[in-house]
Amino acid sequence: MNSFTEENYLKAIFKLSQKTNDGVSTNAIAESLETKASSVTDMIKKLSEKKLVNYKKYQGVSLTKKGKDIAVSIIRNHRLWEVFLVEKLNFKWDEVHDLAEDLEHINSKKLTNQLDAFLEYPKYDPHGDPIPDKDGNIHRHQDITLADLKLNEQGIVVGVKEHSKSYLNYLESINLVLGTEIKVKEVVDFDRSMSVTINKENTVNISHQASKNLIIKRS
Amino acid sequence: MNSFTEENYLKAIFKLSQKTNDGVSTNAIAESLETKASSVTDMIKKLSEKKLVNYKKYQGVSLTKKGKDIAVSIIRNHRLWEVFLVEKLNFKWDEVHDLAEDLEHINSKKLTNQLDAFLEYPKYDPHGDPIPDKDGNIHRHQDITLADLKLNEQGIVVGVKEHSKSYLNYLESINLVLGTEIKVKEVVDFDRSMSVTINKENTVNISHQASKNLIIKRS
DNA sequence: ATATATTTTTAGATTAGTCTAAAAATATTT
DNA sequence: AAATATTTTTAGACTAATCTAAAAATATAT
Ligand SMILES: [Mn+2]
Ligand SMILES: [Mn+2]
Ligand SMILES: [Mn+2]
Ligand SMILES: [Mn+2]
Repeated sequence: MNSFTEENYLKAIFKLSQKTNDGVSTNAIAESLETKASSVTDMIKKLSEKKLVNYKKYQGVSLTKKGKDIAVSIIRNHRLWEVFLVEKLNFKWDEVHDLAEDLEHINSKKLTNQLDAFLEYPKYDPHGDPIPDKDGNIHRHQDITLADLKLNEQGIVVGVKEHSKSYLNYLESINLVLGTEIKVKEVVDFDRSMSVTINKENTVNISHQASKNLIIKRS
Repeated sequence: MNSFTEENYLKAIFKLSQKTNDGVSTNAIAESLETKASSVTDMIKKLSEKKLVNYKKYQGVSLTKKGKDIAVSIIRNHRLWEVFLVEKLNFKWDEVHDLAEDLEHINSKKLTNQLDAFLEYPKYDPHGDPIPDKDGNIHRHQDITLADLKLNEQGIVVGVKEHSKSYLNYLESINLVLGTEIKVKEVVDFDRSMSVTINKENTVNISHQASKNLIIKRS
């Protein structure tokens, strides 16, 4: 039906349109897919032909209902496969993204739904990202990060906003995995770094770069 | 590294070379991949460039060590995924082949080996085909079919030589699944059809077309 | 409001895989 | 051994996705 490439464009447009209110720009898509603006224009025309995106020259692009449904189902696949790899095949959370990038394109409603059932309908993937349900509904959590917490406030780590191997590895090395309880003990005004207590046990120093990418649920 | 297309050619050449002693013909590959002979020639040249096949114009083609290793690893993937789909996701044996055709191209040694472990190192796929081990060794069973059995001989169904949905569905409808014990009660000379007893319970009539595709282990 | 910078689109080329039609090589008949 | 049939290869064209370079549109600065 749609090529891998088309699906990747739809997914990229979906993710970018979460961040802005108006149309997604050609350049933004190009950057996100590591391709050139001219290639993006070509593909947008094709997706527009297929009624998967709304497009007016120079005006940016948005997904149609049809396009959005496809994007969400691919994201559902991606996150379910990540859960599978971590929960069933003993992969670490920093190893699964690239494989899921391939697996997400295996197109079978039955496969996706059986996998979902086999995994017992997980709500979140290994990085805390919400898994769209069968009907495409996504329950996204609040966008509070550790950097938003004030002195002595505390919360639970529920996700990450940055998915690079190096960040995930670093977090694991200081025991900052999903579910960890965290409390702010000190905030340095100068560089916005923090001292935080992890699980009421050890205390570590965290840069602003690191804290602003940790999604927290106040507790 | 190699495209899906290249991998499919390697797999096709591997399977065809099991059946003959000398080189695989261009036409045979074309038929097996449902493409044209001219396309095959083009691809063979490319695979030859990459040292994955041995090729002399007009002489047919054979796999190099490198090409064979790739082919076998794809077959390993294919069969492991089929086991996964049947054993873990409750698919029927006639529903898994097409999905496995896609999944087999997900290229990750770690994924394959972890999947193998998760499935507890299965020796055969849902159609009785042997699963190559980590090192590419394949233990193929004897090539005796039900059609080879004489009157009053008996055996266990261990595989099928034909993988079409219609054939697999038919077998299931008469309870002829893997592991079934089968005994020849009558052979009709005229059309080589047979009467056979299944699991010492019911007796059914089977055409030669059906019996020659059932792989049997004498018992 | 003009000039300058940035973004987006177009024009034209490239690569992988495919196809049809024709030519070349090999195999089969007579 | 020559004629005929079959198989394989080549030549040339097509599509999807990409790129570079240049043109057109839009945004920003003076
Ligand atoms: Mn991911
Ligand atoms: Mn994820
Ligand atoms: Mn199969
Ligand atoms: Mn099989």
